[in-house]
Amino acid sequence: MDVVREFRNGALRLLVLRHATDAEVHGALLSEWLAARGHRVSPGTLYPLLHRLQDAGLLKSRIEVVDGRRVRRYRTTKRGKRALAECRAVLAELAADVA
Amino acid sequence: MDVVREFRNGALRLLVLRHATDAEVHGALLSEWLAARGHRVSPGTLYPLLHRLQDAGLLKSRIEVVDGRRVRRYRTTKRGKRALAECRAVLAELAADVA
DNA sequence: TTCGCTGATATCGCTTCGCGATAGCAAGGC
DNA sequence: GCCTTGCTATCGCGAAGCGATATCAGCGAA
Repeated sequence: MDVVREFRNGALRLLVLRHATDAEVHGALLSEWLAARGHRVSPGTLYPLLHRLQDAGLLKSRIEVVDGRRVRRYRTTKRGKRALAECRAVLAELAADVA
Repeated sequence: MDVVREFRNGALRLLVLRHATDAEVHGALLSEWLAARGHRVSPGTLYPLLHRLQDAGLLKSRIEVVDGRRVRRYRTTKRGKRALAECRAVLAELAADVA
């Protein structure tokens, strides 16, 4: 029961959607980006999350070949942006409530 | 995969710790308080959560009798307050990152 | 006093999620 | 061919979510 970790985990969805709105991200870079913000996340958490977000229609992806290596690039969909907006609202309320 | 719900869920811990810092809360009232803030949570989620938070030493509880009914009142421990402070810091970073 | 009623708490059962470890996979260098 | 390297995917087990259901203690009414 690591409360901070679990809170971070919920926030992960938000950060992924946020980041994939501006750029076409791929898993490994995303992992570094998150780690730089203090969110260390294992591949066993990140990839299933990406798949679930895609299944839910919040992300879309395509395979791209970069330097011969195949990477799966994700981008936030319109639906994903709506979810993000909703999360931002919840975040604002939350900040007010725990202040 | 309801992203908003899952984000709320992580936030739940924070709100519980926050609320139990100011007052000695009990499950049912807490449930109403959360619902009023848009966090509808079933007893099957809330009670196990309270137990886990107590097991982790973030909450302490005692049975009290009110109008003949026994209620379990929770209060945030010192350790719980530290966890809360840490979560607040994460929350602030998060707000900055998704802005 | 026995029978529900009510509000509070607890638990069950199934599903989903987290996540470390491990495997797969394609291109380049040897 | 066969390592190595860098991404991506999966496995397996433990933990958590949560609707439904059970338990529990006083209360009032018949």
